[in-house]
Amino acid sequence: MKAMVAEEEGRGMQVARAQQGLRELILAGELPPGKRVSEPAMVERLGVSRTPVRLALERLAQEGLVAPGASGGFVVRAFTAADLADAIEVRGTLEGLAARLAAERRPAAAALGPLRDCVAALDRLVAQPALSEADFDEYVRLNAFFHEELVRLAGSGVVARAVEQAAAQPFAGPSAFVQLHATEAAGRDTLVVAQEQHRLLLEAISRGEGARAEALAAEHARVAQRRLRAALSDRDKLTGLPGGSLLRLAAAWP
Amino acid sequence: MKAMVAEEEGRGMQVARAQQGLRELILAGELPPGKRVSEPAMVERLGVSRTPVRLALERLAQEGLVAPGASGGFVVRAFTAADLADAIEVRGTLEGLAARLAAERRPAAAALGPLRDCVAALDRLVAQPALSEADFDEYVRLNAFFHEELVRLAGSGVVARAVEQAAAQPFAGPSAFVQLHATEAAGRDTLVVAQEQHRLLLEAISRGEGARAEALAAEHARVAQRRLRAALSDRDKLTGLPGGSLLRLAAAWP
DNA sequence: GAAGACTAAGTTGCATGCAACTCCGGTCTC
DNA sequence: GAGACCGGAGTTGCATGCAACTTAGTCTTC
Repeated sequence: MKAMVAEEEGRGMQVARAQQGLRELILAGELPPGKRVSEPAMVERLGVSRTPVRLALERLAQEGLVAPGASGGFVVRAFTAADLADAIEVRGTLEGLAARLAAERRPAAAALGPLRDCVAALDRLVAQPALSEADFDEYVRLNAFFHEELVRLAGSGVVARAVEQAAAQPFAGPSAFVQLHATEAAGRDTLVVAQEQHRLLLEAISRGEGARAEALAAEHARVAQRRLRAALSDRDKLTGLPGGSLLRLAAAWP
Repeated sequence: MKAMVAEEEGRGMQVARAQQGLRELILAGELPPGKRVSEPAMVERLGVSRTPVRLALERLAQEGLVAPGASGGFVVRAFTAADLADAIEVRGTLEGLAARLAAERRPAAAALGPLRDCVAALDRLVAQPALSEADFDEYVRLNAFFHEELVRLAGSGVVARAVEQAAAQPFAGPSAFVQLHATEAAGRDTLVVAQEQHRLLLEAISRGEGARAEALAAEHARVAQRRLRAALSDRDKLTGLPGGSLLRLAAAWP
């Protein structure tokens, strides 16, 4: 056994460390969009050798944060407002498929237990007259669980993978931009609306109403679209956000 | 040891060669499902070193042909009938989204030119009373172009990427299993039905009928579902097909 | 005869060496 | 003064070395 260094050793540990480190560097804006990601520089910054760095870049390319450069290597990607909207729409469409499949499989009442509990917890959370920042964090956690459970109920590994990949796109996740509204009064109302959709979605699935579940899930993702538009209209808030510097709202690629 | 083959040299050439070679080996059934893909063995078979082999495996994992093994490395994946059906459904759903977006953008008549030409060519092809095997190949080509053009008309790189990934899943492409029916009398009828959907899809898009286009595209993919079911009921034909040995129709993962 | 442990070969993940290529700066020419 | 050419530093893509780990096989022991 290795010495009891605080670092967990494992199989793909170096790659995972490189991937996480690169993600943080990119989202923190230290690597500006359009810039080539120099592998030697990352070796020095991340403390791993070039092989894991390269593998991590390959995976981040699939994730959408970087793209293969014209003459080798990888460059940090920039995102337009349309890119974000489309990515959310893709996720909503696939979650709609998952919701429909879940409904059509007519899950037993017991199988819906976790989802019911999650919705109940969200109900209690949202019912509060005012929400603290910690409440928003808890909402993000429960919301993520709701979406995971929804996909799980579809009972398809293939669909799960597709939804996962769609939700892994930058800013396309189910809880993107939620935090931005934590300080606004309208923030709670957004959550109330989303939670109503959670409830209806659970109802539709439990009743086997596939088309309704599909439409609800797609519409539910459009709440994220609204959050996105709200966020884009307030550039000051974006700049402080992780990954805010990746947004190219007006111009094309520099 | 440089091979003195007069191959085209390029940037990611070794990786591409490894990826293509591995794909062929797997689809030919030389690497049975569940078996670990030994990197040294592939080095010897493909004539490239371990680095490109590993990268190719990583990409094939994203493509779905292999999956990371429990204790390192990659294993050849097996596919159940449900996997194939779900993958086709995912593609159909995303093509539905693309069709809706294409319709909602109300493309100018000129922008629809390539799609119109493609549909016209398909019309002429399918109108023949009997189709040769070459005709089926031509159908596959034109059909692929139709689907590419459909996605292009959506005008979204994000959606295009999503559809591309869905269609890259094994057996989930728009022309999967078409060849199987080339020798059957019912083969032509399947094409007639699909071609009718192509025509209606073009009509819906040109009229800006988004919901109709979406439903048509999703239903269109279900023709592939029917082809899949027909193919599964005739195991003799499957065994000769590329990748036929990857199908695990009854049992779970061995 | 069967089960378990030990050994040895093979494999993976990571690090590094190396040649070709790219890009940037300087210099030369017109 | 502007543009084209050239040189070098830096980078990428590929190959290979190395240690830890897995696994298969064999031998021992009960």
